Amino acid sequence: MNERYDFASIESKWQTKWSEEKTYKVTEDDSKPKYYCLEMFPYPSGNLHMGHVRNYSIGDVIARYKTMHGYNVLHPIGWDSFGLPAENAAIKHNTPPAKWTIENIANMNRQLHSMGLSYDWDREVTTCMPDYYKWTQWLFLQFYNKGLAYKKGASVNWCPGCQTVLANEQVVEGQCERCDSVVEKKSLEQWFFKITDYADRLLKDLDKLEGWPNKVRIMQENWIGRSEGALLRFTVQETGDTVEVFTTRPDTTFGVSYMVLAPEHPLVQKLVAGTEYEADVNAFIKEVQQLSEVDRSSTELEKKGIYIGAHAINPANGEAVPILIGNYVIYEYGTGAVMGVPAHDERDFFFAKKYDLPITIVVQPEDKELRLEDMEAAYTESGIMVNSGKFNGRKNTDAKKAIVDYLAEAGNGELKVNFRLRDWLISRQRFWGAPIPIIYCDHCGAVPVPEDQLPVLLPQEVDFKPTGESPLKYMDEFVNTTCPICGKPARRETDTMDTFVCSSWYFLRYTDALNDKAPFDKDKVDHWMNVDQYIGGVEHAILHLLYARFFTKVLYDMGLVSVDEPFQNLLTQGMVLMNGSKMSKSKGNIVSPETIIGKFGADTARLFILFAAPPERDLEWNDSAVEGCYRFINRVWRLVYEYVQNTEGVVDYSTFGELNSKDKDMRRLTHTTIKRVTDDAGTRFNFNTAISAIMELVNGMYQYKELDYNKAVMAEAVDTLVLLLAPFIPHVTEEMWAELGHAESVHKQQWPTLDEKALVADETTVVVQVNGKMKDKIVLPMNTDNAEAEKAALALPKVADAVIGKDIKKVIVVPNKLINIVVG
RNA sequence: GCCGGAGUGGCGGAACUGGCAGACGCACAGGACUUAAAAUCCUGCGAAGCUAAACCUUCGUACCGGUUCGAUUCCGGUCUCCGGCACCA
Repeated sequence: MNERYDFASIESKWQTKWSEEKTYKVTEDDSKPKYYCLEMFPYPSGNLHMGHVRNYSIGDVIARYKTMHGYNVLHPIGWDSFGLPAENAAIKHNTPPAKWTIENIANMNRQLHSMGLSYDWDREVTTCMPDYYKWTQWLFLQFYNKGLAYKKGASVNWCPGCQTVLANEQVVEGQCERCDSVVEKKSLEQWFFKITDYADRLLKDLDKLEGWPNKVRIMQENWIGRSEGALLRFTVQETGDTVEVFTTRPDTTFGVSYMVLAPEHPLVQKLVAGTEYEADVNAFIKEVQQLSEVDRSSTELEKKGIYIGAHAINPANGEAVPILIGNYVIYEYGTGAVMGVPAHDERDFFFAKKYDLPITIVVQPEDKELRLEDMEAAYTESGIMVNSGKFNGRKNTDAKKAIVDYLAEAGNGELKVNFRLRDWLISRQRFWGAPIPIIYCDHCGAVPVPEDQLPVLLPQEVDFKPTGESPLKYMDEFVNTTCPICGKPARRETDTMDTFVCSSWYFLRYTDALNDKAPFDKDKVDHWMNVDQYIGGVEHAILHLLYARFFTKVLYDMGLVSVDEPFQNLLTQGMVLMNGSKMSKSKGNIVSPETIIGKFGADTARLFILFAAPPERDLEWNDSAVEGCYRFINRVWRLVYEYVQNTEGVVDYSTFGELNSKDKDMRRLTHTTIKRVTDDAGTRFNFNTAISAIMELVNGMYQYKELDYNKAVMAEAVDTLVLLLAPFIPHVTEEMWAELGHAESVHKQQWPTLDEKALVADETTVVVQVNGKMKDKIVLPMNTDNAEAEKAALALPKVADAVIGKDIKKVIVVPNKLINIVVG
């Protein structure tokens, strides 16, 4: 064994060996329980960053730990490789996106290998390759056949920076989540997935996800945004048209004193056309449309409205109320129309005051009486109904359903659950994505590409124009085709799919990555799913995790998979920070993983990133703490080196013979460490405390080796140390394990077994308190009875001093732990 | 506005079921080894007070209060920070 810890040669030696021998290849094996450990796959941007290092280090520890516990572990990796950066690079450097992407993958592949991760590389999945996107397109067709993929004209989010439409989920505070451009509204024909059909199940099944952070479940819950209420129908007095409104307060229907429509509401133009109001209304609409999305949806925006010259008849009491349009009513939410009940809604109250609209009280509090003339705000609490016809005198909360039933009799309303979730807009006007497999024929309309003609290949040779438009549109050889139905000339869809479509099923493909007959084999996918542990950044809490759940449910309904939730347990790792903010190029606070690995080795990098903070928390980069981890590995190396120098062959420690108290202490430390590391790393994922426990073991071993130590006890400690460290620092432990004389890889060993008997001590230190304040400690034999412990405690001089001249009221004894003497 | 989470030394963090607050590490200081440095090893390291020194005492987990023999931990309230949703009808 080399005296010096030469990480560079050790790491490259074992990486080569693991690759050549396919140490981490896995196949279905019914003799062992399966475990599917998955980290969110990377976008091949060019280089690994510290966030990747953290993500994959966490996953690798879990995978290796589970393997050592006898599980058959599926631990795959791949590339989320469609998307805009490749295209931007293509425009900037005039390189084909495929070339740029494949070079990046090659480089990052090398960087991942340099981390010593236990991936089964035979299952590598690359979403931009035809063998993958063929099946993405196939899945699109299944969605299409089920009516879950459809095209419609709609007002959509348009990012002028990326020159494409965006899904609702990709708009953050009115800006593009990618490039921060202010998102515009455009009316375009676009493809959608009908995720709203699954809104209820996506919400309800969050309850099943007990292994998810509560935070993520709540974020999804907020995003889906369920609200219970009623759909009510008002009739326009002047024309007889019906206007639907959604309300969560049907109990206040008798208090409606006006109605407000969104400016985009189709009825508006019909009602004002040719009237004296037309000009003013259109001027108002124009003013509203000039506002940006951000300003329009800001709570700061002054609420404005304008009367449009028509009235709506309240179905509850037959009263005609004025119809206005308002800048605060959103066409996309609910029905794009709201009923105004100023007495019982804050916003309506201020709006009514501003425009001098009537206010009717229909709910009276039980403890006081509301009077219109002294109301300064809406009354939104519960109470007794008044001015509400036959519902007078009832409690409003109880009458909600009754009043809807009453309106329903005349066909004027029904109970309704409304969701905030919108359908998922999946088409993108970009080149670098999976083409949507649809053909447009003048005779047959939109025709799906027959399955045997998949994949619809992306052209290789691309000429990017600086217009920002997808070059697909101008490639006649791509666009021009024949109709699969009638055989006449037809045109291909030139939009591609959102990359989130590709990443919504990759975890299923891993279970059968090389299948060229189907996206995956049913038996294989059923063998491995669910993902037992998923690990990734919290930034995917809504987008990716919601879409992947949606896909899984659709495929479950189609009978393609047998699980209806993909991810059993989720760990959301924190960010890697430098000087308090996320590492980023623009801030110039980047530490490159390659530099750190070059300087200290991958084992040090992994150890630091796992030791510095618990995984969910943000982690502050600290160069000297990295060196501290490097010193620790060296300290372990020297310990093992010295042991190997002084020991002949493999020492048997199946029996120990007579042990003195120092030997027993050493064994107790070895086994408490096994216990702590097993709990901390295995069940709580608190790798930081697991590592600190191992550090304590090393400190203890350094002391023990200076004594006249027992060879078997030391041998057990050394083996245990190397085994416990193996998931964290795989290269150096593999090297030391071999030097200790073991033939097989340390990563194929069983996790060390806890010897409960070794944990038992003869004596224990008991804390002695007086009135809850620690006064002294006393060493007592294990399981000393309470009376004797109490006697011994009172005999302590410090305790006697504190107690003297006072009444002992009672003594609390927690066996083997604590004695508290209560004095008055 | 609604909903979640967090606040502990100079720093990262620990204390898992209410029982020694500050494990482990970083930084810092002193010492040993060395011609010297690096590496390594040893010691100290929350604050204040007392002391020649040691001992010792008091305070201390954002703040105020409560429950308890005993509270970083449980309960009520306040403040600050972070995150999600939001003219959502």
